[in-house]
Amino acid sequence: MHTIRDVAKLAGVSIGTVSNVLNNQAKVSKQTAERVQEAIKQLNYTPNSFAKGLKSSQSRLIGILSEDISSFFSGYIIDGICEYCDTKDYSITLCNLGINRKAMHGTCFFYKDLEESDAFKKNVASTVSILSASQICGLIYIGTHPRDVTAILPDLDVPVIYTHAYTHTDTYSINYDDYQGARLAMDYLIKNGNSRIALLCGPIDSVPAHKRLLGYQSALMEHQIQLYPDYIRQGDWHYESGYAECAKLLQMKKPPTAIFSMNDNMAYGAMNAAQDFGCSIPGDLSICGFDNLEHSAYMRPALSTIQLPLRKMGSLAAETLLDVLDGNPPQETGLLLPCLLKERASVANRNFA
Amino acid sequence: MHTIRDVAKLAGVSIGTVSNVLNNQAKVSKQTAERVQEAIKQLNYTPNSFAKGLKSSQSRLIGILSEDISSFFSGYIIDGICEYCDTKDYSITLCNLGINRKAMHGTCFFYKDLEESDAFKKNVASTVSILSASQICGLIYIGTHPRDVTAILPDLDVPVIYTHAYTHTDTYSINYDDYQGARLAMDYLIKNGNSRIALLCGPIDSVPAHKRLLGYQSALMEHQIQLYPDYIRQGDWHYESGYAECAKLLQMKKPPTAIFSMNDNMAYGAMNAAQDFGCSIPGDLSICGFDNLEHSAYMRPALSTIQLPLRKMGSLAAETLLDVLDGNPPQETGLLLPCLLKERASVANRNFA
DNA sequence: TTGTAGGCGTTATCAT
DNA sequence: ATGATAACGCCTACAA
Repeated sequence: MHTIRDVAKLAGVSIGTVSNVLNNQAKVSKQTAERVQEAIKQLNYTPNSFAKGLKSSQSRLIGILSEDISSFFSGYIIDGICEYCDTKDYSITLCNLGINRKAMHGTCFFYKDLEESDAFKKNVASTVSILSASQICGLIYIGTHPRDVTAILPDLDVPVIYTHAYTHTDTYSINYDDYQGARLAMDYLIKNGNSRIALLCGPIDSVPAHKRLLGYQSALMEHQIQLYPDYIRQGDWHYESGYAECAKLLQMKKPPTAIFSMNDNMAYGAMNAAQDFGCSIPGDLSICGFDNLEHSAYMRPALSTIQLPLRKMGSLAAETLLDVLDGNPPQETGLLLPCLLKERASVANRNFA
Repeated sequence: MHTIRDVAKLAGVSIGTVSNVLNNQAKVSKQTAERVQEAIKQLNYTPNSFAKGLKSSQSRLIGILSEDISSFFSGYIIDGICEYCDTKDYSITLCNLGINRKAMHGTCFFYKDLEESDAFKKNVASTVSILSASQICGLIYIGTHPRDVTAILPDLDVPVIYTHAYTHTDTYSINYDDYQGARLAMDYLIKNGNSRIALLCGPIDSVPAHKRLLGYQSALMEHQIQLYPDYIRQGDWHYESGYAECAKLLQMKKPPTAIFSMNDNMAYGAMNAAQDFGCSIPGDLSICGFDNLEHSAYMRPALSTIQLPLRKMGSLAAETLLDVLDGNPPQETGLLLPCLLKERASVANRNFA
């Protein structure tokens, strides 16, 4: 590896001059600059980022702490972060908590036990200390599933942006708008002539489930549709619960004509239950999901669902962080991005039936 | 941020002693060590990695260059890398080429056009220079899809390990064993009483498709089953081609009793085609896929398929890299990890039919 | 316009 | 066992 000194010697100038062409190219003559550039190229010289960072105490490095990088959501969010950081010449360092690997092999969306375990706390602490030892100038925390992660992180002396995760303190967080997404799904179902709409709910004590439930209720209310409590079925985000709850729904005296499932996994379960009960989709029953997993387009019928702005969440998290770093902290701390409706084939128009 | 000097002052010792406590704890008395530890804790001191790196010219930082972090495969591989690096106190810095984002929005598995474009080359070059400017001591390249990526990377002065990607030069690469995986699927299908086995093939000029085809052929040969060329259908890895080719298969005079699909996506297409043609799975037709995408367990019927050792590939890539760095380069350069058979419901036993 | 010197926080080599 | 000091490669004044 060559140093700035080697370049200076080869170009026949002093190191100060080399440094000047490298940075503020103003006060150096064109000819010397060219000679220096030539030498740089010849030696294939790249500045040593340690020395640079040590001197400037500016790393242009942002840390990502992902609860689980193998989750569907993380990849897109990180892609968005990278996309933005590329344009601003920042790099990324990644740490992965591997929650799903460590918790019950990915079968659990609730991490309370895990979070309270000593092993987990130690893991977070050591991960954070790795991150801060590498002189990151900011951190983006990516949750596996939007939930309250207040106090999961120790105090850091760099700004933190949460995405796909909430805190109840006054920190920056970027999420999609659960309420708006739920409204999108419900309005769509109602517009297509459904009034008996069941809800496949996530655990009611989870923040996103709660917000989506609000969307469900307000949509009904606004369209003056009565709410049947029995139509609200509580699942646990998993396929199996979607199957089981849909089965119960279909056996009711007055089964619903449509189901809004709070995630695609449960919607898959519901679709299979419908099939097993001889109920055709969307003829007898319309279903709308939430998440737009990759597979949803290939379901039979293709699943109408709500698409999440994951990549945008990532790039906005990065943008927010860099704005904070630049001393232009945005006003809004809890940003909610709109979801998109993906209309496919699992919802029929019953208006003329 | 505190420095080693602050700690020394607080503990009433010299910086050399603090450094000794931090590193080779041997030649320092227990009492002073304790005092120093105390001071470290009190100041919440963490060593500055720039200064450390500058001095030692050892970053303990490995770079990951992922072709597309939002792909299903990348997440698991990176998880594996992190898992191993955690145990060895190495950190990770991540760069993402975002191939799918930049290419045709994720709809294309063939990147030749993209790879040959100037924009892409510039992108790779700048990404690599970012990575090497951050003083990584090694690089792991993660492909989106196993293929030959020789010469995609410029010359680097650190070792590179390829995973989920091949080169035809003498570099380290970690992949799963396409041949063995295909044999696993075929032996399973044959063991269950099938002799008329069709193949949903990927593009024949792709390395994994070629190897899996070899597995198909050798399995037939070993069991003295005649190969019908018409049973070998070429798709393009996508759902739609699986659907189309399966439809053709079902319309043949002598349709197959089983299909081995070279990936799950095409298998999904085949399953839906079978359904549309009134052909029941696995009663009339058995299907075995390849990849074990998350959704495959939820298909109706649940798809039997080949599971990829992605996480293991990641951890082994990291292990290999660190071994090379430690001066213990493994003999084997092209490592192939075995796949696993996931037996589910899409394959029936026809032996007693 | 160009060169020189001091210091960023560590570690390692000497003395003590 | 502990302390002083000289690098590591770069940047930034300031001097020439």
